[in-house]
Amino acid sequence: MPSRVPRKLASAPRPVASRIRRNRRPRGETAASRIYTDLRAELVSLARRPGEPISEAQIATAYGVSRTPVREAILKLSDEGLVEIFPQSGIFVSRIPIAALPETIIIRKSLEETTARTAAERASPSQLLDLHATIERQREACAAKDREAFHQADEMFHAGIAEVAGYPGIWKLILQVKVHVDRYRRLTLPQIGRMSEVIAEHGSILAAIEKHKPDIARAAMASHLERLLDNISEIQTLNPEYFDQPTW
Amino acid sequence: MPSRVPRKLASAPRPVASRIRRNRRPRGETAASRIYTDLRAELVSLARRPGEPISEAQIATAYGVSRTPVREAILKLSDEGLVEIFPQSGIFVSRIPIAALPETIIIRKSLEETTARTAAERASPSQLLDLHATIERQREACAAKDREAFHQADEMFHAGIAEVAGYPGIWKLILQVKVHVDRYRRLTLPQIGRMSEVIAEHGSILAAIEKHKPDIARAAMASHLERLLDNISEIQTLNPEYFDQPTW
DNA sequence: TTTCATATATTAGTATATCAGTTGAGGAGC
DNA sequence: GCTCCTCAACTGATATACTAATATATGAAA
Repeated sequence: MPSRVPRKLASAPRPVASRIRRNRRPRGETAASRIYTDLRAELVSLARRPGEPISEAQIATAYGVSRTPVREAILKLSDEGLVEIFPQSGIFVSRIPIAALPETIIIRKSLEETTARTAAERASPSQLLDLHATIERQREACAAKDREAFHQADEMFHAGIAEVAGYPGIWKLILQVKVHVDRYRRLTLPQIGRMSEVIAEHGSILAAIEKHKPDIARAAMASHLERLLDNISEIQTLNPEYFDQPTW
Repeated sequence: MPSRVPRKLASAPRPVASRIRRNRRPRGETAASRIYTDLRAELVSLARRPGEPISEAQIATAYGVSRTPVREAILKLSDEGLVEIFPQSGIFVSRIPIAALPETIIIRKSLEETTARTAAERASPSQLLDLHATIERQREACAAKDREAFHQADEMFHAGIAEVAGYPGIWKLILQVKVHVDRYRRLTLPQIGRMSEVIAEHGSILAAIEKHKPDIARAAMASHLERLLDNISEIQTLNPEYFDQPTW
């Protein structure tokens, strides 16, 4: 009983050096984290559609767990804006906030202008080869008309540039920010024709990085991402129930 | 009993139009949100010091609630990186990750270069007056040597520029990203001398915005925020237990 | 005194229970 | 048919209880 007080007093006023860097492991694979990962994938892939209700109890029984870890997962998804919680009413897959999409694309553009510019300053030959390989993989996916592989290679290219720049955290941030845009783009069946354009634009970016021309790389990345903005607001009445439209 | 099935089947395959925009209110002031807000303030203000343990049970009794809402708040803080959870061991105020600070400053710089540039394109006379007022408030705080008011006005200036640019979401994102830098800066007692420099730099930014010179505004903002980078890594051995240092 | 083993207390994660607010189907009245 | 009302069922938020894992205190052995 009295052991509690000394423990707290010993560490509260000033963490002792011995407390630094214990070999504690951060929380590993919990039921909550597993459910979170699964649910997030279902939401981003639109397997669960915008506006659709989500039942905590149903998921809990499906996973054979209680509602507690399910709730933890859903609360996290709520913070990300992927679901909306209405007290005593229900949890619903959030509709895509089209009005907010342009700003998130601009955020991404701002951040990737920086990674492209810095990558052009720092890229090593081996890193350049990796980026070339990624583009090549994208070409193959385009030839095979494999949308999924194309998209994966696309992400890898952008992540790779951030890596080369030495800013992997920037890519992680982008992943968080662009989630609604990803949902939107999955709705508008990506046109095959755009694929070769994307590859060409990636090629321009990489060429500038290879020549260590930061400003050109930045500009190439900027115009590449500006294409995203153009594609927004084309399909409006297509699936109106999926979008969070202003009250017209 | 049979009412459950029809309700689910009716909405699951396709959200019906009638379900759009009910007058449901999002979750309001819950016990969890109150505790989250309080705890976050304590963490950012360093009232709870890096490395210090946090007891769920203790907070629960302090607020007169159960562990559940406390846990919800702490999980959210864990996602933000303000606390670290070690299973079956304890929850601890996260140490300041100095190695990650430069990248977060660069993120902020990238984003605010955009807000400054766009603000210079769009600023209306009334908005310009607001920004001038904010700088004036900062001058008064400087004269009064009121650090807290100075810092508040500083935040308001940057938030105002994002607002003028039409990108309030960018400022919200910056608020999330810069939290560890804020903790760091609170540790290094902000030098009074720097205040007048900050005011001068803000003046340069605003002047460029006023003249609708996007590139100059962007550059002024960039150099303003680059000063943040200089101030890092000065105090290392000052309070080593507060920092998450590489294992030297 | 130091080292090692044991015991006890505390913890995060999860399970279960309770409560109050909301919804929507169905019925009464028109 | 239409409107309003009632009420049962479901929900999110919270409370309480349990479990396995970890750390610290204790004490024995060196």
